[in-house]
Amino acid sequence: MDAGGDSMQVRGTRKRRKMQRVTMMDVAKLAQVSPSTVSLYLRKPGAVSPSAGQEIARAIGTLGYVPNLVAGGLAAASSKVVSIIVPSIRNAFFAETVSTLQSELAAEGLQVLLGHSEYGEEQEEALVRTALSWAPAAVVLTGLSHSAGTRKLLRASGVPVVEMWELGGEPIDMAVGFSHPQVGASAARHLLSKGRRALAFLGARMQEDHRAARRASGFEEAGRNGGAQSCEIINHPGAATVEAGAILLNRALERNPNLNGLAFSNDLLALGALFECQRQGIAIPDRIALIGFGDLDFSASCIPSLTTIRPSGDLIGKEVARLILNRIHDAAPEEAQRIIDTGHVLIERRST
Amino acid sequence: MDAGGDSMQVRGTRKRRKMQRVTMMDVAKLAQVSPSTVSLYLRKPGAVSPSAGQEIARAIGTLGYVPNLVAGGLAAASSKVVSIIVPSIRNAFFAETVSTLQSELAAEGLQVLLGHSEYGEEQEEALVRTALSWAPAAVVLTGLSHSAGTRKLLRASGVPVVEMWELGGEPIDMAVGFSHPQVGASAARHLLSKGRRALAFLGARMQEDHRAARRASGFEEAGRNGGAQSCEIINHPGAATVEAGAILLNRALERNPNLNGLAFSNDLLALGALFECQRQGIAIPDRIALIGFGDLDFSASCIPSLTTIRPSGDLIGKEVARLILNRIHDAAPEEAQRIIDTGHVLIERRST
DNA sequence: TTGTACGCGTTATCAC
DNA sequence: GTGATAACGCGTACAA
Repeated sequence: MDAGGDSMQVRGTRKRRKMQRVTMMDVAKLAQVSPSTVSLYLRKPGAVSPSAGQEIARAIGTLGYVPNLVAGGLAAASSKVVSIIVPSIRNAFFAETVSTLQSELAAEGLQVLLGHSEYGEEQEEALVRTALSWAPAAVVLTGLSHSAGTRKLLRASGVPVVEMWELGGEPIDMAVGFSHPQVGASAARHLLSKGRRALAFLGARMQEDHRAARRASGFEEAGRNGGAQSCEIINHPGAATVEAGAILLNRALERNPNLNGLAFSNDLLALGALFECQRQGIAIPDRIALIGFGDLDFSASCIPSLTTIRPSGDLIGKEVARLILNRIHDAAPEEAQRIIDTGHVLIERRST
Repeated sequence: MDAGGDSMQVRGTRKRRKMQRVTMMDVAKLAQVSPSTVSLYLRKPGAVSPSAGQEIARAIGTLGYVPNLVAGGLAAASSKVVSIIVPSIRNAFFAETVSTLQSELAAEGLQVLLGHSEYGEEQEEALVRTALSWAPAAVVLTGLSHSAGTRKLLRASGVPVVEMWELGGEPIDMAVGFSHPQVGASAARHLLSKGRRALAFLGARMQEDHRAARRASGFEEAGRNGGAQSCEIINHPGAATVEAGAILLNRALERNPNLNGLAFSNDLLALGALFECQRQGIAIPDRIALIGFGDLDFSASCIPSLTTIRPSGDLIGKEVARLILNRIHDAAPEEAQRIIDTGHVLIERRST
């Protein structure tokens, strides 16, 4: 027993050598069957005779056999990886989605290959290129804005593609998300319904974050159409942080001291504004009303609690997984559900 | 020529077929060289004649060739993936580390395979098992506590392993992180130095999060040794959220209304306590001093700003990447740097 | 139900 | 510097 226990003396071998030594062949030998039977058993345990199955299972156990997915992927021309590309995993939205997605996929034996585009289309294209070199079972992208090259690469590959976190355009293949202009409009209408007329949308990194920019547009349009006296958009070029929230608040009030209704592209910004108001003694919501986006962890607990819009990154992850799995087990042959709207929910709290 | 170009009529094929059609062979043909030369060029461009290199580069361009890493991994017996296993990507600490790590590795052509252990050792073992089936270039684990099976699997594989976010034990292979008991002790000493004597450590999920538990132990020991009148540990079994922070604060004050120095296992908890104090009119730091852990985004901006300890998830990511890359390019033959202490920094702010 | 034979696209070792 | 050639470990017709 315990074959393969190298006796610590053999340490000499210069090159690091992989000891993926136990192959399917070894299992087959020990179980007294052919490799293909083992392979079959691994993929469809039911399709093999119970007795053989027993033997194989035992052999796998005693040998500690771990299938080589690389070899499997090569032979099957499609590996058990799903490549997920998000702007940044530091962003709580995407962290949530990726987390859920990872769990759902892992349950089906799929691994997650992660990449960060940092909101850059060229970066994304490069990531897609290397992603495809893994012959992935699927590719998940964030948003609908991609370089022509990305789209072409993906289309040509024939790999299932899901674009998430945005709806409102023609997806490459499948899409799960919601309309950002509608989110912006919801925010505007809510502020208007509270009697606010001097509005502004404060966002971060909107020159790159197209989805935030679209929320801003939706906000502006709904604001103007809904009777707002003023309704401007202010962008902070840096990342969406609490600190940026304070900066944005000050900039906005400088430009228009009468502002009384503020929407933010992200709860972090709203929290920063909240703190800054507290610091300056600006009453919320009496003097100014705030509405965020994301329903992050702290939004329900801060003081005053933050009215916000929940996009449900969780649900998005679940639905993306569902689409992928459907496609893989090609349960849906030709025209399956390709676009899923996960909607958004406005959660009213004390800050408005 | 162009053998194998199915003429689009063949669409009937039921199974989704991968169109990874352009192979190295195609490139070789077009460039009038042998596949080996192409392979060589791809790996060491310098080792091939300039003229041939030109041709190959051109061919790759016109054909849009994308190397098949699966095949490469099989042939080389080691794929260009690094498997990273963290408790949860939702945790900002790990999100930061993974993000940095991803960037650093991507720059060297390494992909990141992500897994969540959810603080479970069996889960982790399962993840390690599948990770190994990819013949990864390296495996990155969180913490030093793993099942015996995990350790055995990893040791037997011969794959480089880095354990991160914790020091203070014998790593499987390499380790990058810091001592958690020391962090706890720093927090205790800081509170003591501010004249606080009735201390408590409030943590979440410490039955599973061993690192948090170790911070608690370090805190308790330093507290008692440093002359604290009382020094207890309170655990919230759920996740570390802002909401849990409020719950913990209340529970702590119930048990001992005289508490005047509180340390938290996570800034989110501290923020929750901050809000709860504000709600109840408890003065910070006059009545009670708070110190967190993590230096999260909001910690500098909240009111009062939060004294905290920064572990630098960023730096951890960078160092992990460095160790891995060193090992891969086996720049360091036998006894290289195996353990790196990234330390921790106490950042004093207004909450103490 | 089980086994045989071939191929997946690349790397690595040699000769040349 | 370059090019045959043999693995790499497994899927998958196809035959038995």
